[in-house]
Amino acid sequence: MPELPEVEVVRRGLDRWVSGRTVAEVEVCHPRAVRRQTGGGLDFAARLTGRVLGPARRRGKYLWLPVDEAAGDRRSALLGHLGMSGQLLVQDPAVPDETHLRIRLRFTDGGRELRFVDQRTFGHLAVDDLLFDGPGDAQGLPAALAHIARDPLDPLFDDAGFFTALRAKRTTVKRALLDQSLISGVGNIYADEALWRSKLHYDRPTETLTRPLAATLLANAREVMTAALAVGGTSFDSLYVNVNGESGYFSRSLDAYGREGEPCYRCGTPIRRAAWMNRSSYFCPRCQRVPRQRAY
DNA sequence: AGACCAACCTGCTGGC
DNA sequence: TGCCAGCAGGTTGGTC
Repeated sequence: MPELPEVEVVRRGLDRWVSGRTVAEVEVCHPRAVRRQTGGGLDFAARLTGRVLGPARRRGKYLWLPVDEAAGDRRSALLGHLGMSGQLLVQDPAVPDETHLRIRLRFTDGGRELRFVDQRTFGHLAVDDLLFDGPGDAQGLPAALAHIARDPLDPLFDDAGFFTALRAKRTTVKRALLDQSLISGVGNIYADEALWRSKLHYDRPTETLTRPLAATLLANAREVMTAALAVGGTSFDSLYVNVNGESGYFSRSLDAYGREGEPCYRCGTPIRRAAWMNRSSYFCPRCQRVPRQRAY
């Protein structure tokens, strides 16, 4: 469940069903799922067993739950990224194991267990050190996330700083939107949606973006992700689900992504799909034109 | 230093 | 029916 709205849906589920519970047992079924853990699966399990998981937090597409926060231990957190196909499910222990079950956490209360299920294993879990900015920082940030920018739904996101960095980048606008060190949480779907709403071509050089255009783009990214979050995120199939295995409804509200050959909702021109960086870009060839000042 | 993209995986779909 | 190419919501390490 890849992009910000889908990850936020999962964060809320973890906060409701997992936070406050004590880990009884950790089972790592596939070593690739803990490949970022220095010390491997044994270390991962040792750093969680017997510990209490705190409130679920998120930055961009990353999730984490502080470990033993209530007990005054402010040093580590269970960190997760869902990659392309990862799921975090809160599942009754009686439910048979999923085909791609990678990690299982059992709890001391004997209730529903937490399962990390990931078909392609691009996602991962790890226990990471929490870094604190100073006495005023009550929450901290996992060390591995030092290079991840705040996401646009974060109240502390720096709009002015984003505009400046965007203009300074020697790149094109969709690359910039997907650059998690510039702005996090935006992926291929919401990048295409924000660009469509802004009438911007994905290959437009960032240096040609005026401040009002950049502001419009940012506002549209916020709007489309907020709207998606309100209906549980985007899901085309059962691969992208919340902690209870349920899909969101935003796929029916997409204006560009996945609509190749279908009419643009603004002008009726068929939406086009272009191969782009080993993936796809969906856009309206009439509403979203490459500006003339550069040949592409 | 900064930009780029191949590689990491599994499964599904559509064309031949 | 079978096979194979192409595609999928992301990130990174290595290269230039």
